Amino acid sequence: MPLLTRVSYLASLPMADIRRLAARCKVRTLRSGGLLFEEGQPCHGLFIIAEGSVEVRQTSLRGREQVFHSEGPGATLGEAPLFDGGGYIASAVALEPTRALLLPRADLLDLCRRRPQVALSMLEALARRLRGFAALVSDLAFLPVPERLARHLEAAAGHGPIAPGTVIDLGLTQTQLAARLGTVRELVARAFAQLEAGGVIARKRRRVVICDPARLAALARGEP
Amino acid sequence: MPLLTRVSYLASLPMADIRRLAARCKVRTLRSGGLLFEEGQPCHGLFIIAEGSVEVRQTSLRGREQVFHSEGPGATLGEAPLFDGGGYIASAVALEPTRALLLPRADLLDLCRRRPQVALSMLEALARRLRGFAALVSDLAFLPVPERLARHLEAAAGHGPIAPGTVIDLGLTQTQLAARLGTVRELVARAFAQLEAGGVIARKRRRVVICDPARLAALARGEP
DNA sequence: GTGCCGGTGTGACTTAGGTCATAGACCGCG
DNA sequence: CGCGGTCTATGACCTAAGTCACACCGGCAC
Repeated sequence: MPLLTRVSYLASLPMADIRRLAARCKVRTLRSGGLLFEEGQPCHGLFIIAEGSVEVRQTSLRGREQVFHSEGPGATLGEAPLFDGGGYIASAVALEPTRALLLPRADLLDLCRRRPQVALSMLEALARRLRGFAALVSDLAFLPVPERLARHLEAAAGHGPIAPGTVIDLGLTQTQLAARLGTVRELVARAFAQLEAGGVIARKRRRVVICDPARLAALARGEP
Repeated sequence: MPLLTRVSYLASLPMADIRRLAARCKVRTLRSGGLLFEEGQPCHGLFIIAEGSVEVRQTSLRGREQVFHSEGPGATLGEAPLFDGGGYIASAVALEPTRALLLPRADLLDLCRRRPQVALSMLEALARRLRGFAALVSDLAFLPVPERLARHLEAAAGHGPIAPGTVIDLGLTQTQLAARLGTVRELVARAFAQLEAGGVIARKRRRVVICDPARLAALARGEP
């Protein structure tokens, strides 16, 4: 089962180890909208996404949702409770039909002890996750909604510089997008309309064309 | 130098190792307001606070500040860039005269390789940090300012249940508090006034008396 | 086709958040 | 004790964010 080699922390392991680990995994299959785990539940291992994609999010008492991050094949979920022993920080729901592996906690901790390189790779993964959260905090604290959308579009278009005319398909409804940006559907619709009116983008349904990458970048930085 | 034994990841090490590490540390001394490191700078090691306290924060282009966390003696700063090799996520400034040690990156990574227990403890520390960030995100996304203040007061009063009449001294100006709550000074003042008017707290300057812990807890949960 | 239904676009309105300005309280210091 | 600076309190105002209501546009099923 070569799926585990796609996981960044395990890539360095010899094949024999990978196979042994794979044999220890349990499989979970979810339909779209299914719950992989829920905020507060105890954590029994590391989830690894095999197919599909998953959104990690919290819901407020008032019913608003905030997405913390979302992950696709090869990515892992729920590392934090694995190491600090607490419950899950948020809930994970499938965005499409999804298959995930659960690598038991004891096996993973044991692996970290026996293979320091794995522990270091996990430290790197947690560090990146932390960066993601920090970026989310500063978006929420500093940027008005239209600029958050601009950042999201930039990120979705890939990292390097963006060619004018680049087309991106977010594959998300405006409601889902709103939960990522920390706002509500209507404001996303208005922010899109505003970007379009300014000639920064054009769009048809969920396909967005970047017309003016420079202005988009300026907005994403929070300038004018 | 027994300071290093106060650091949770190192507590498990034999004294000889601790001493060797201590010998490798550099010392930095800061006056109040001094800068320990700045967002984006490359990271050369792990900072350990010996005395004083430090606030880790970002500043927006519009000049607003958001505090990510703050740390006192025995705590460490800047773990993320240590492991993912990027620059610092935010800037760290001293809130009072502060002395910090810098344990060089190479020594720490080496230690993680040789002592898996250290790596696991660091994973735990990063996991906790992640929880802190997640809590900050949900505060910013879900709670109005007065409720964020209520949460902060609860946290400052310690974790267990709070006795009516408990006095807490935040030791922060309203401006500093505002930067933690992700808002501005005036709103903090108004939120205080509101809590006081509702009989939840009483106060005199920076000393706050919790009069009605139950209502405070309800507010902190975002209820009425 | 007809009719539903999830997703989208917009206008009108309310409210929380933020800005600006000003006055008063407190603190340390000469 | 009085003075200057920092911190706090509060009113008047402005703007972004959020709510509500409703119209419309595509797909898809029957």
